[in-house]
Amino acid sequence: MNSKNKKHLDPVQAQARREQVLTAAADCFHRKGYHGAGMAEIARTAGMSAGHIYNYFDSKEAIIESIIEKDMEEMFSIFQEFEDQPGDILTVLLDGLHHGVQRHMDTGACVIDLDMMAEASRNKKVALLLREADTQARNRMRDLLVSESSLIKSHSEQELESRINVIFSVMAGLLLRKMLFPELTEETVLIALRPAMKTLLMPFDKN
Amino acid sequence: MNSKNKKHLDPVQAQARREQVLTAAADCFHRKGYHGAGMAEIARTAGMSAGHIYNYFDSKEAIIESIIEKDMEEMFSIFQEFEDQPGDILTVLLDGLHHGVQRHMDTGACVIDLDMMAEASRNKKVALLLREADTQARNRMRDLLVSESSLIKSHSEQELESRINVIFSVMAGLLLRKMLFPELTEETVLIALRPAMKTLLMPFDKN
Amino acid sequence: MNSKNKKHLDPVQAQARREQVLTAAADCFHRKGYHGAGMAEIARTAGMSAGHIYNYFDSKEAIIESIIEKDMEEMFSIFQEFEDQPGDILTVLLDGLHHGVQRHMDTGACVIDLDMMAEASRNKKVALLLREADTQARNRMRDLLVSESSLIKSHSEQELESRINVIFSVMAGLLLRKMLFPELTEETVLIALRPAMKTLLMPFDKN
Amino acid sequence: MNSKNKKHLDPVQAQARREQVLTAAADCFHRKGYHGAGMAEIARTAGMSAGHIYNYFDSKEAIIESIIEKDMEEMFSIFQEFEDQPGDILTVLLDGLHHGVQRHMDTGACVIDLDMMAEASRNKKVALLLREADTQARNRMRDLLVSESSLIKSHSEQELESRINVIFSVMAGLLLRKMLFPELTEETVLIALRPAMKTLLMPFDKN
DNA sequence: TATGAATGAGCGTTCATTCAT
DNA sequence: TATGAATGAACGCTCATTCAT
Repeated sequence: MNSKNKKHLDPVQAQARREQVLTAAADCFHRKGYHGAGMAEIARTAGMSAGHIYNYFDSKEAIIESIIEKDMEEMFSIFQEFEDQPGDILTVLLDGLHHGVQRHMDTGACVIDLDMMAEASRNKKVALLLREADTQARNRMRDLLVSESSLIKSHSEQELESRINVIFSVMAGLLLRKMLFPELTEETVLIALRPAMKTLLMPFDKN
Repeated sequence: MNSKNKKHLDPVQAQARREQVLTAAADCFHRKGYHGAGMAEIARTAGMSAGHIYNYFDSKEAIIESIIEKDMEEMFSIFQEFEDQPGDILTVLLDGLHHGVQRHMDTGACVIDLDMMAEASRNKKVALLLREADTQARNRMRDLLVSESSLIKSHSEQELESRINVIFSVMAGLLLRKMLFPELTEETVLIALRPAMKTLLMPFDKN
Repeated sequence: MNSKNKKHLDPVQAQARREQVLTAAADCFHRKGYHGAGMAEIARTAGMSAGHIYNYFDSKEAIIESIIEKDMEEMFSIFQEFEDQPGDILTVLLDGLHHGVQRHMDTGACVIDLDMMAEASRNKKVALLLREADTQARNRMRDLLVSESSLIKSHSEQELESRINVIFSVMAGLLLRKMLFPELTEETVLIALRPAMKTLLMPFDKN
Repeated sequence: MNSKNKKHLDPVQAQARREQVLTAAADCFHRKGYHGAGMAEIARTAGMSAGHIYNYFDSKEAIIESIIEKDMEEMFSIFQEFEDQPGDILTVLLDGLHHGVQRHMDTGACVIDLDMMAEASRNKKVALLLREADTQARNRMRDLLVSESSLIKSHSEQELESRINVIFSVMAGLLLRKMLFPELTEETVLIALRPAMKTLLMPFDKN
């Protein structure tokens, strides 16, 4: 039986405990990395015994999977916001750009970070989850880009794919830079990012 | 005493041994990642005993530090290429873009890969090395951008900083995407990357 | 304080609860062995919480001790059957042999199985219980062998002791063989066992 | 790679270490049972660190397998002795009976004991090994019983099978009795065992 | 009486590191 | 210089047992 579905007498408290663990784990993973953080430390951080964690998660792996899933949900809500905005996509996305930058440059909150990517290169399940999450995110983005109010909805599939990948690349890359240079500010980045993003959301020049 | 400075009877052979280890370790880290590769395997690959490695390196960590250090030295040659090209910088950089993309999307060749970045986020020495290398690379880039033949040489320092950071972000981000989606091709990426890069290398529109 | 003697408000219900646990535990031990069966599973089988079991038993070990204790009481009824039979002992025992074989080769029914014997070899209390039970069984057997209708009643104590031990050995040994070779049938065994048993119940030849 | 075949610089010393571990493990298993004995205790008993054991054995399971294999070899040599004896089988086996009894009643040496049988009921590999060992032993015994100098070589396969199983049962059963009653002596047992065994090695009476 | 949440010691195993030779 | 035998701390995980309610 999956621990996640294990019946607890008080589901509210159980959910709270789960969150405790996830928060603690995210914190530890961030500080020490997935391999560097031990269950003992996660337990200590979560304020419970190591053994008890296994009443809520089947394994350490299940914890990271949960973290990724949670992040996925969060990401969807961001796209939802974009979709709910009135006005043309270009404007909406450029206006919302600073949110995305904020998110990708908040090393604390963005837990699907380097370590998980690194883990993905070794752990098929984690890789699958990340790929799924990314694929869904790209689909959302594609929907936005081909929506009625988009300026580029008529272009080829391959070009669309390319735009999305480049957009995602630059955002993911920001995480790396922020990690290496914490002094880098959102404002600084936006100066050049906004024009570049505009280019990525508009028809390309012929020349 | 630091092993690196440990006195060896034959300094030439000692250096050769060190190289052996670094080459073997880089190979192993590539195939298995930093945590996945054991000292035993590195030793086997290097053709010496595990214990003997400790005559040349203080620890496994010292090895990865050395690898990164060595890699940094190589990196500058890339910018040299650009500098040697005739013509205006915009053209040169756009023409050379596919080389950069190639380099960042060749999972195999990019030794400073995920695991090392991840390691950097918690190893002071590695972080310092990467920051230094990155800073030097940014300086080279800055020199290119403000050179005689550049279209944007007259702009503000902060804007310049931003452009460079975004350029570096998107390139680094490509590595992450390629890792998660090996099926992503250089050609696909270039479709949107080229226009975006052009924007980043030209004066921005006023609006 | 010993849980067994712990005061319960309703001694009748307490006894019922104890039986519940013993039945459940015996079932679990059967299916999974002493080490293989966890308190959680026993509790689930008994229809109560794991913690509650400790209101009736001090430990898991105390449970197996109780099971064995209970089993011992049952065992005597077997010999009673023999004693109630008319006719000479040799005939009675040989006629009843297949019952004994059945019992020892029915892996399911024999609750005092391997795990418990194994447990006995390191648990003083269990060892004592098994020794007591075995001694009583041997005494019953001795009574049968020296009874009026026995053919060997006049022989030396040591010889009697030896006969009984060999008889008990072969019966116990059957359990081991059946465990390792479930395909072994009662009929096959009886072919050679009957003549051997006859020898053990009759005066020995001089040569 | 199987640890057993791992190359060690000094094979003599390596073999000695292996023996150390096997001896220590047999001792611990005997005192605490397979599950009760931890690697730490085995290591302490063997006079080496827990980790080092894994240079000689792949796992705890591999240790018990080795013990069983070693016991198998020992057993074969016993049969070999019987085969090498001149004279008719009945005499040889009866003369050698006390050796077998000794072996089965030496609780220390006979490590394929209760715990392994118990383990076999859960661990397929152990079960397979024990079954194999037993099958080979039975085949040896069968060869002896149908050999030229045997008194029963002409009897049916099923009867032969039965004889062997009963012989093996009584021997295995002795182990259980000795475990429960260490005061039981070989001499006492032999009084009744010898006639019974004689019966099992001769043609049965018609009645 | 009864629960199940919570504990913590212990499990088998790995591996960077040390050391006798 | 070079070996690989040996160490030991740490790992993820289990489970009998305790305890607040």
